[in-house]
Amino acid sequence: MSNNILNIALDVPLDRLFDYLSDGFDVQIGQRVVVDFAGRKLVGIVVSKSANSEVPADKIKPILQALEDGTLLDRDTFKLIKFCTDYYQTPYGQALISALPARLRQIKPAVSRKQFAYRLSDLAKRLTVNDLPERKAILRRVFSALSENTELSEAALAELSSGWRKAINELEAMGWLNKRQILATHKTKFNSAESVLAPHLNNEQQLAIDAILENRNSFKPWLLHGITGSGKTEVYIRLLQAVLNQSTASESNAQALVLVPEINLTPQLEARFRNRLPQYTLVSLHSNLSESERLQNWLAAASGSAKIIIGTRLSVFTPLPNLKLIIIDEEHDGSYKQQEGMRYHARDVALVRAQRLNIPVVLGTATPALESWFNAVASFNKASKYTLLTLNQRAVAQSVLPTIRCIDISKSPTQDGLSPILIEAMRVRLKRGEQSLLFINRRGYSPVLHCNACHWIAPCLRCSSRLVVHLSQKCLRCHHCGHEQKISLQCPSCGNADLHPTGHGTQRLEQTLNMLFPTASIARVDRDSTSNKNALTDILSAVHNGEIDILVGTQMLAKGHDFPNLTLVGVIDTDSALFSPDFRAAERLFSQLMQVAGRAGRADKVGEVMVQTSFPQHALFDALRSQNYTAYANNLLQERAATQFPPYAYFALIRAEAHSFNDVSLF
DNA sequence: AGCACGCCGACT
DNA sequence: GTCGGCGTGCTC
Repeated sequence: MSNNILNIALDVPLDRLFDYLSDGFDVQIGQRVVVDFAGRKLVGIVVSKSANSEVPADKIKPILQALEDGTLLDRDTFKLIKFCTDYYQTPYGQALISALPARLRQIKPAVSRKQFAYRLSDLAKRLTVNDLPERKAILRRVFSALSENTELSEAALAELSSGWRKAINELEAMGWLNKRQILATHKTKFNSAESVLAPHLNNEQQLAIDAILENRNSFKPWLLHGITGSGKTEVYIRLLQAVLNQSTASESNAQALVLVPEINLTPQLEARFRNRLPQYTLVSLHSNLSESERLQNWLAAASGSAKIIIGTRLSVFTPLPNLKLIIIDEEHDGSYKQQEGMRYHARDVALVRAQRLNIPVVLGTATPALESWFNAVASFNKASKYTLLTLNQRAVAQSVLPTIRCIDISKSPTQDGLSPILIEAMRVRLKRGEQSLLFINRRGYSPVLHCNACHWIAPCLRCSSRLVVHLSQKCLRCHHCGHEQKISLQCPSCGNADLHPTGHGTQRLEQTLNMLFPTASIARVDRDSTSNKNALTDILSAVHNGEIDILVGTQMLAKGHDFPNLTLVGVIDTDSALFSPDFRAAERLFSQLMQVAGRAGRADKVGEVMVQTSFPQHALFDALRSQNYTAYANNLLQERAATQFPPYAYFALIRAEAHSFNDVSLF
């Protein structure tokens, strides 16, 4: 026995591996083990084996237990995480363990629930459904489904009837079934009326697909810039189809990873992919799954049996033995950034992963992150790293772009944040039986102190930022330099005593609306009202069924939901984002507004978008009115170049955390 | 991060 | 005499 030293990764904040003796256990690389670590039992991953150790022999303990027998993590995953821990400066063991589903971080064998797939036995193939008793409807339904398909999984059977198991037991008892154990996967519950028919592709879509598929066997990042409704998802579907359907035997097991933002539209995408690509096992990995669902889906992905993996940022680390394509939907979305622990950006990790595997990676969005735009547009970046593909035509019907206008709220007084023009527009929709959506910026909760009379905004006296109102502590604070002062009672510029923090919560707005439109049915969508698992889905289906007249909500509503009867979108408070200390706030606001604008009038009705602002002449709104991302992005990039902000410079945030302020200030 | 070890003050 | 406060240091 030469390699009986195991180099083990543990969930401790120490950036090194720990050596243990295999002690007679037949342990594989990538396997989970249990060890004694300074008096406590921990789960570890065997990263490598060696013949000897630098640690004195008397300090090396034997492992206590080896869990499972199959290899869990592969060398590619080790290397990817190693790269990330170096790049993002975080302990290796912690990063590796936190990439596992929670069930695998615990000291017990991962129980993968046994599931079977059934097919008719030769005996049963001689029978027809008419040989079964007429009264037993479920039995007959299950039987005919089995005879129409070569094999059905438990999940597929469950869709036929809730009494499927009784029927299966009955058929099995007759000796009419053969079964085979399969890896269980879990489906997200979502019913979609989506067609299974492939729509006709327009020229731009076809060009994009052809370009990517021509380079399907090499690392190439593609920036797929497509306006709302231009059919990006259809491009994804065709790419998945082509890549998963490799003709050569060695590649017939190809897998594809689809990254999605951390919002509740995963089910829609999942349903759409399932309808169009039913022949490929699909699993999703997101926070709404239970721990056991997450484990099953992760195992199906890691074993190679799942072909399409839809997941949020953490899933970029899922071991995928045959990965051939990565798609990142809504590439610009902020939720790809992990903000604690290892502070990775899933888009960037995906690019590294694709590069190492020499496979294509597609970044899809209507409003690229400025960094991505910079990387794709040669005029900014001579050696452009990404290839730009543009979809300018709307693939969905002959729908017209909504009209976008700004309402200058510095000229007309508002009623609890609502301008008379917007209120009147909502009244008109109510009369016509159409729906309205009021969109609130989440950041509206950190408002600035603003004078409606003269446009004065409380500035920071120490730096060039704006002060943020903290009503709870009755003070103004600068999030940029830390400066703090009392709330002024009078406008120092014009003497107006009517100063207001601009920014209105969803609840307050809902109350105001109830007062203005007592007969309308109003629904609120924010983190509070959707904390229940199915709350959002329930509200959205109520909107679809026309039970809701006015919908009030935050970001959550910006994406992916198409309401054909929705013809008015009102945006309440944008101005705090225009003067945010965060240099990316304007960019984020623009892409959010572009997205909400896409919610208005998708079907045969022309939509109207009204944006309330005190600064209608701001360049952002010019670009928004013409729905011209390119112009705005180029504009912003010039600004970033002039001020030497990213992507023209690198920023590092240094943060010191401690229990007492003294320790921090010593830094 | 945990957790043991260790060295001083207030209790049955 | 012991219980327990949390400062220091180590973990294969």
